[in-house]
Amino acid sequence: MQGDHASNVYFVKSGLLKAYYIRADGKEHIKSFLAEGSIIGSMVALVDGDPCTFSLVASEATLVVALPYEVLANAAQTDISLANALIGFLSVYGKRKEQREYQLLSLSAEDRYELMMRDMPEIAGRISQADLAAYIGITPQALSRIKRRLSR
Amino acid sequence: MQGDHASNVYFVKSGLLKAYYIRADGKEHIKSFLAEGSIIGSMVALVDGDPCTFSLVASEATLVVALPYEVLANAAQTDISLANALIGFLSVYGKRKEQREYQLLSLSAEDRYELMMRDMPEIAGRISQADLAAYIGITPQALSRIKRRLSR
DNA sequence: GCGACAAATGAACCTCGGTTAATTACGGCG
DNA sequence: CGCCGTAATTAACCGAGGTTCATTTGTCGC
Repeated sequence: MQGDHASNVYFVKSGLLKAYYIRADGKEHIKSFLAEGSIIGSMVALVDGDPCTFSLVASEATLVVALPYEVLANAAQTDISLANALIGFLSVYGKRKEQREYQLLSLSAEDRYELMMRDMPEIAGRISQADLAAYIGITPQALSRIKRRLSR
Repeated sequence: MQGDHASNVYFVKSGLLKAYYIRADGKEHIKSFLAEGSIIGSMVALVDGDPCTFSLVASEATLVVALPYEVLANAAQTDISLANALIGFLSVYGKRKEQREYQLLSLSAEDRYELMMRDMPEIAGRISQADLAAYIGITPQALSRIKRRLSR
């Protein structure tokens, strides 16, 4: 949960997680969806021990493996291959966030919707319109409007 | 430059860089400002060898040290302390991007302006309104309106 | 002090997405 | 089959920010 001093890294074995923020006004925005094979942990919480800025919830029955980041980080101090695996993970994470920043800064909601349907149709099909909208950064109503605009 | 297969990491010794995208329609959006002590490199370009998605330009006379990422990555394969330094850098990078994602998803332009003036006033004072607006994700006119709104 | 150019502001109009509220599918389930 | 709760759609209105263009304010060189 948002606010926790959680410090675990989670490996998603099966199912689907969503990572989301709750804003002061109660609105929910979705950071990302984590399907089978994904790894998730809060950089903010892990790096500085700050309270985590987002929450995780399962959208489907989900099996995860939790590993304290501390264990990982400590082991990486002495194990070179683990350290490099961690570098690989962090690089991919950085790349994903870099792309998302680009999308949020430069694309309209409509563009982001089309991109989502193109790049991750499998996940798009597994979630509700409301979640899809919250991921794109708009309301379900606005998403419905966009779908109508595109269909004709 | 955007589109390059650049693969350097840059250390900013002095001055100020801006990292920005040029969109298809010619608009410019600013990813980040890099002041003294910053490190910058494109995750996308570094990880997969994809063309870089943004450009770098100096806003002030700037001195940088460029290091091919490949050299860094290769050295990290055998040098545990370097690997851990890299892990530290990537973690901080991920954390910054995580925060930016949050801001772009959850805050209004006005909120983002106030946050910028609070969190990085030093940089805000060194750049033009146009660049400040491009960083926040709005036009200079909209920024001017926001400033007026806030001043009364 | 003055001209020239860029930066910043301002005004008028438009569009997209938010807000509120009503309406229409779409399942389970008795 | 009909009932009920949830998800999705639609409509009407509003406001923030974009667009275009004009005006003002700085700033620099002379």
